[in-house]
Order: sequence, then C-alpha cells, then structure tokens
Amino acid sequence: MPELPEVEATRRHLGPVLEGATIIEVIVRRLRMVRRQERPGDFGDRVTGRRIRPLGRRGKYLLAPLEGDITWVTHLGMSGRMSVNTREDPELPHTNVVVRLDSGAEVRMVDPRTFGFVAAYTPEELVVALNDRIGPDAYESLPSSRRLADLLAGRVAPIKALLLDQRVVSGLGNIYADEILHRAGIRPDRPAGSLDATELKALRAAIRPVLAAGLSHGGTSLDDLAYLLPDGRAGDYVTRLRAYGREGEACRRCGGTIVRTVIRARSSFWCPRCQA
DNA sequence: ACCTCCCTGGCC
DNA sequence: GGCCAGGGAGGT
Repeated sequence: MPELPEVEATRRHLGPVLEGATIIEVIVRRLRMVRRQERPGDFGDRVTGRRIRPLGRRGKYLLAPLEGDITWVTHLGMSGRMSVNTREDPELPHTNVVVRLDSGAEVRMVDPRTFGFVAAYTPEELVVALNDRIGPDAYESLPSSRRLADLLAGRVAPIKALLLDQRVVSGLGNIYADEILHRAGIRPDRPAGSLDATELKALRAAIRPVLAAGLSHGGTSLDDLAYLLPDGRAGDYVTRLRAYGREGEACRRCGGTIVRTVIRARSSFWCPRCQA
C-alpha cells in the first residue's frame, strides 16, 4: 500500500514522463477524487494548460509544481496508484482521474476504494494543506533522536500510534511502522513516553534504512496488487518484510513467532521475543 | 485522545 | 451475505 517508499518510487517513475510536459486536458471520472478543494471544478481549471516542473514529495503527498504557482497534489490513500499510458491503452477499472499531456502520454490515477484524492493549490492553500497538517518527512528530514524525545515526552499513546501520526513525522503507514519497530527491537504497544534515550536512538536509526530498503525494491505490493508502479510492475519488498503480515511465522532475527495484535484499530505484527 | 466514517474487492 | 483492510478528517 502507498506509504512513503511507494510514493517516492512512484515519483521517480513519473518524473521523466511529467516534468517539462504541459497538461492539455484533465478528465475526472469520479468527482469524489477531487477533494480538499473549495469547488471540485477548480482542479481541472487550475492545472490545464500549465507546464509541469520537477516533482516533489512530502510524506505521502506527491507534489507536481506547475508553472504559475499552482501545485497539483496527489494522495494515493489506501488503494491508489498512478499509471502511465498512451491514449490508446484501454482504461483499467477504477480509473478515476486522467491527466493528458502534450507529449501524447497520459497519467491515470486508479483507486478502487477512493480514499486517495487530487487537488490543485495556490501557495497559500498549499501551506494550509501541508505545512499546517504534517510534520517533517521521515526520509528527507528525519528529526534527531533528541528532537524525537521532545515530541514523545509524556505521551502515553502507544509508540506505534505516534509513528502513524503524520504530525510527528510524515510518510509512515502501517507496514513500515511495524518494520521499523521490529528493526529497532521495540514493542509497538510501548507508551511512547516510556522509551529511554537508547531506545529512541535505535528507533530513529531504524527509520531510514527500512524506508530505503522498501524504496530500493520498488515498494510493497501486496497480494491484492492495489499498489503497483506506474509501469504496472509490482514492488517486491513484500518478500523482505520481517514483521508485517507474518503472523505465526518465524521471526527472521531471533526465530520467535510473530504475533498479530490490534493497536488503535489497526493490525500490528511484531515479535514478542526480540521486541521489548 | 479517542471513535466513526468513508469505500470496494476479496475472503470466509 | 457479512466482514475486513486502513489513511485521514471530523466530531465528541
């Protein structure tokens, strides 16, 4: 599912297709996909006719800055993915937004569950939509362990819940949060404020390597294949996962048995033997 | 800081 | 035929 590594892999694939191209037409097949926008029609109106500058990303948000100070923002939600096509390619089911380029290529957003969305923002709107809502990017600007200590001090919520809170750091979802906690050797249900300095260092140190590994494999495509790279290939980090989805299987570090518990209404997979 | 909702394919 | 998956927003 699309978390930071999947969004970043998507950004890297889309870059060569989008950058420098001009948007000539936008087709919104499901109006629900345009959200967090005053009027849904604003999206097409605002992006059409503009040239795309180099792509960016913040947490799970894919950012396409356009000439003229408009930013096309895409969030893939739970089940969204981007697909690069020619106009002749048949459309997959759940193709909800189509962006046609002057190059003849088109980028399609496919999202069965429609938790994803697109929007087009002025600089002021972008600040409200992103800066005021999400914290530093977990890959590009990870806070120091000392800063993390400040953020987590006194918090009784489980550390897993705070890793998923995009205001603390942005980009982590359920899969990579579990992988990070496993690598750091920390139980997901530990009260966040109870982590000592050594544990916080281990936690901080686990974040980038896990995300980098996921990215190097093109991300994590699960059996449902909801997430795929823009060329249709699957990311295969699922074969390297150490915790997520491995209930009942042997821990790849200590040989213990991975368990599944529910934290904040989300599945958590972890090893009771090597996560303390 | 917690709960509910959105949505649909896939599974029991 | 019902339930589950879950990111993020909204409400209490």
